[in-house]
Amino acid sequence: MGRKRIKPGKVRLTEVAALAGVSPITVSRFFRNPDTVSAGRRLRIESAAKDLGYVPNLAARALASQRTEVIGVLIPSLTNNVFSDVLRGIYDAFEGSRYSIQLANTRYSVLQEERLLRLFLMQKPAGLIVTGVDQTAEGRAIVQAADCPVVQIMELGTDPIDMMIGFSHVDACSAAISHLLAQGCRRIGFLGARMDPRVQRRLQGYQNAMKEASLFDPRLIVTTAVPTSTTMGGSLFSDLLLKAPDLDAVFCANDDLALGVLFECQRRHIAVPEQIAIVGFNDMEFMASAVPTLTSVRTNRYEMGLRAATMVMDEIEGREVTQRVVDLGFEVIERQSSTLSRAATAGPAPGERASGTKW
Amino acid sequence: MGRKRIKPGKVRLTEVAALAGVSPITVSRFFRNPDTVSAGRRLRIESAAKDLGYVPNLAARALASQRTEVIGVLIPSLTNNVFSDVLRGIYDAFEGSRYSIQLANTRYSVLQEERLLRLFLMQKPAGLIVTGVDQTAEGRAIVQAADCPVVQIMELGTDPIDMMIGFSHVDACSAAISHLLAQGCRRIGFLGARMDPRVQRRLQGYQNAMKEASLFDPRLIVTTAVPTSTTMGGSLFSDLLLKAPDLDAVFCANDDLALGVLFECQRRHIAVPEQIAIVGFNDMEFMASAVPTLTSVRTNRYEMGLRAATMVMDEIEGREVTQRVVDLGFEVIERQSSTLSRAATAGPAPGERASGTKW
DNA sequence: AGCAATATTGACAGCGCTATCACGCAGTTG
DNA sequence: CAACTGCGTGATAGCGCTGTCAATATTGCT
Repeated sequence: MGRKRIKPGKVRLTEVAALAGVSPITVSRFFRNPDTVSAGRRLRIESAAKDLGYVPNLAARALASQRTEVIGVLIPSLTNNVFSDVLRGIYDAFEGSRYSIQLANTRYSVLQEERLLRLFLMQKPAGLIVTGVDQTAEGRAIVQAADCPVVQIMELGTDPIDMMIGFSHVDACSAAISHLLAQGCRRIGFLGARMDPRVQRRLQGYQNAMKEASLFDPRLIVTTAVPTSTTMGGSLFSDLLLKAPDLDAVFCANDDLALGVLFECQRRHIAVPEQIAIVGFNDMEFMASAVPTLTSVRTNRYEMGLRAATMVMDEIEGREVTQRVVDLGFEVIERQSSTLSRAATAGPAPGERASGTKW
Repeated sequence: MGRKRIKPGKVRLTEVAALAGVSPITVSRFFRNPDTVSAGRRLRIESAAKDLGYVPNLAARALASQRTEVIGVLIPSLTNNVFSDVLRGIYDAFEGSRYSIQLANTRYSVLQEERLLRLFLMQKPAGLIVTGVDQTAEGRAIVQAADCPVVQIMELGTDPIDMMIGFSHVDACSAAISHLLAQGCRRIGFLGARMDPRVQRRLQGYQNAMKEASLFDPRLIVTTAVPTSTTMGGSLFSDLLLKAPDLDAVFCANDDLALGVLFECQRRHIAVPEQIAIVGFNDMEFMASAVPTLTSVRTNRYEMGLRAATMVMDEIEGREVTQRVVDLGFEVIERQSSTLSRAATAGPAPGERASGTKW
């Protein structure tokens, strides 16, 4: 036979219904859609629920209704501040809504991502937000099987699973390099850490821009698979100086590296931007406050999270999402670290600043 | 009568059982405890499940078993890097375990915290990790009603709900001030932003230390309710200079502020540490890389998350947790920004450095 | 071989909630 | 006055899984 009897202290919908003198289904309706219950019963149910300290059982609700109000969110890293901004947007958007967020961390691994997607599936999520466009075929299949709205964030791509919001890392980086070229820089280094797909694309943008200007030189590129950090910025920069002593600018694939480069320049008494210009990526808050202030590429991370979440909600709730692929763009914020006053007057003069070692 | 018939494509335990030629309960066991099923059936079930693409239904499992494998985690902020380190520890600890994390953000509001705890209750979490010790009475009651292991993190207190892991913010700050006093600093400022309970306690530690040294002066304290940022560090420091022009050191309630102070000093050509010593709090990665390197109070945030998570798991799984209140301590990491060479030889000399405005 | 101890397996009855359909009752409508 | 509409309500039958306990197969031991 079955299991042991119901625990006496347990408060279920039924208990509330009994106390309020209505049927359980009415109480159920009250909790999901108070308007559909008449005012009199509404009050009785409300007070009964409060008296008994009733708490709805989400598992039972999910099982009976065959759906949940869980949004799965997959990001590659918790440490990377970039994602905390995106997350803040996501959490803000769902704030006060009935949805709750299930966050998981892929650690930049597509296999891990696959595993986590499989886990999400068991929850029958109402929506999914995933990072990037580089899911495995298997991963895409799993997402598709979830049969719910999906938004890919952080990047743009030609083949969205469902919806997509991001910007072009290639173009953003090219724009930063163009800015440096316009300032008269010629020996522009590239520093990258972690080298996840997005950083790879920034590197691609760098290469495109440098090749187009006929200034490409592989010795100008220093990268590492190690995660980014300020200290790493300093080390990579030191390596770069060894490989390319005639450097006149550094593009850093993110702002932590840029800060590390700035510190290393201070340490070596290299004048910024006079001897070396610095440009970062993401425009973290501290960039505007450094001495000199640091140029960076602003990316709309908070807005990305916010809008991704809104797109998911709209889709779930049947509101038509017309713009299913959103390019949020970027902006090169020019600050002291890359602004060479002479550039404004003389304009870029090829070779002008590439005059060998300057320290 | 009931509802419409079962959708044909749906794969349940029953379908897998039928294909494998065993009873549903055996399949259930296979998924939860493969060892309890004989090898032969194990293989048959495994291949049947794979063939059908079976995905367990967590809601049904939770309902039937009356428990979940969800750990609720409540933190005040996603933006504050301090918490991302803690979170990393938590996520790492649960990595590969059967538990999943439900993260929510209280935004430094105890009412919000209460609301979120109530939401967590509906999920019947297997464990709870909450930040700080300042829950409302109502909040504590809700947590208690959850009837699961609870760990309070980030702080220590005399009245733990269940388990607790953290360190004394009062002592940590006092230690930092003592260090500055030992360096001969006398006019030590305090900069704080956000002023959440933990920052308040650091302020308390500052006051204790300064009063004990008979050096307390309210003009040395500048705080704001606004969230912390590097830029804010610069502004607060500027305010402080106006109120106390004879300043010889600044303790910053966190490292972002300290970085802002450093930049502001560079901007004003104030020598660090000769004219003004700087000490931060948390020992973020960039502190060691700044020029000069910045002194800070190291707090073991990653370990805190890791161990909090481990404590919850141990408790859930019936392993006895003997140390239910863990003091993780702290360490003042002395770096260039607060190391006055003369202090080592001459020792602290009262009034020596408090010789009025120096810039 | 005989029997107890152990390892596997299965039948049954829910877990607490909601989808579905049915129904009563006011207010309309022709 | 019958037929119709629509709201508010309720009865019923599961949603897909697992706890419980009984039944059966296997093993070890005398």
